[in-house]
Amino acid sequence: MADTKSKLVDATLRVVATEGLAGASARVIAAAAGVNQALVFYHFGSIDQLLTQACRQATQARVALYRDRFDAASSLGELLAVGRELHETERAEGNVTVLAQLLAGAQTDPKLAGPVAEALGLWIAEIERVLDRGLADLPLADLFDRPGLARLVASAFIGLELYEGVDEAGATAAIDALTQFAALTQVLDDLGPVARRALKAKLRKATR
Amino acid sequence: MADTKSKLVDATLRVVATEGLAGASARVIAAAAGVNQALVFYHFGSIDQLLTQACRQATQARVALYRDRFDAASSLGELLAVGRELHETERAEGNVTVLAQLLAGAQTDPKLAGPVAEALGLWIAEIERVLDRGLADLPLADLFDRPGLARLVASAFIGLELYEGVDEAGATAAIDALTQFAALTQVLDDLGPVARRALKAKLRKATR
DNA sequence: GTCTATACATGGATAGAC
DNA sequence: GTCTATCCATGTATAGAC
Repeated sequence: MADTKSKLVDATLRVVATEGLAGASARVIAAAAGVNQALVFYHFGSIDQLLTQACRQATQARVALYRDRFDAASSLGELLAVGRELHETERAEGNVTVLAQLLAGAQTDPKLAGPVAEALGLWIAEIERVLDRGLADLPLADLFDRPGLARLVASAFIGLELYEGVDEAGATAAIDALTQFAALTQVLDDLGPVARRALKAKLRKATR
Repeated sequence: MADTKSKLVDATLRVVATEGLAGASARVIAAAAGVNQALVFYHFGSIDQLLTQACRQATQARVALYRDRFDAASSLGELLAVGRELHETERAEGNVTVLAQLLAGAQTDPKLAGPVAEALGLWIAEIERVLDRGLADLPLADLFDRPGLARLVASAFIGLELYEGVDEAGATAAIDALTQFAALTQVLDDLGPVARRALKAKLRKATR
């Protein structure tokens, strides 16, 4: 598995994470991989394709690595706990950083847009599964559109990752605030059946 | 006000919004401004300084433009409504897009990090003011750390803006889910004093 | 598959005439 | 303040030897 192609993919992830998309040139990546610059084009055709391939592979690997923990989470609170853990690991490993960089690049590069949306979709699918299990018996269940909420969580996650890059203390405060939502849903979950029904009725009324 | 410096600043915002940070070279910007390329360096010293200057100016202008509407909002629900409006306007005008691009670039460029954090801080300050007014009398008041929540909202906003660039339908669903939070806070706000006290006690218990 | 060498475009930045 | 001209680094990509 330490052949040239995978060396290039690994190097790409390292370079994008540390130097950003702007610093991810064929020469820099090849140097980081310890291989010849021309091999980028021989094996991948273009930088774009190397970037998207690396992004796809890395995301698949990370999602698979976290699948167990996602499966173990069965409430919004536990989902947020997994998110916190994922956030710290990814900060060190730098894989969500790669996704964020490519997402920014994809805004103006149609060649990146599709693959990046796909990679994001892998994360979103995991989040959606957790929400489907965890929210089903909450009074909020039919208030929230699960697909939308999953996309919101994923977007916020990316935004937080980027914000942390320019204000670490601020991002920590933001994540703490996010975690406080968990307490709220836990409380709503612990309501007795009467209070629960009353809240549910009020919610129904408020949303139309 | 249509002198060379402001022509360059305006062109910079246009170019970053449409071509991304990667496409924002001195030559491209100067061409968009209709001025000579060498004037970028004469007036601003470097591209970085032009970028940060343009970002600062644009953000100040946009925040000032929205100050009235932020002031009019006095609940999380109304804040979200302003956010929706801001989101649609900014998509067309492209000023939050500029902030997102620079934020991504700032991850690996220390020269951008400070100014971008500052610009984001302007938005965060506005959000914080709304939260201070709107959350004060909610049962959630002392559950949420306002500075943290403001930063969370700002980060999520940036993340959504980026996500919309690769999946417009998905982003719309995410924003709808976000708006549903407004209904929840409204309901909590409408609770009677008894239910309110009970919920508050439960929350207090759950967070320690 | 891998290397060297190279073509060719674009980038930041400066010198010096006007 | 503005222009032309230019230096030099870096970028993508390819041709052709090994």
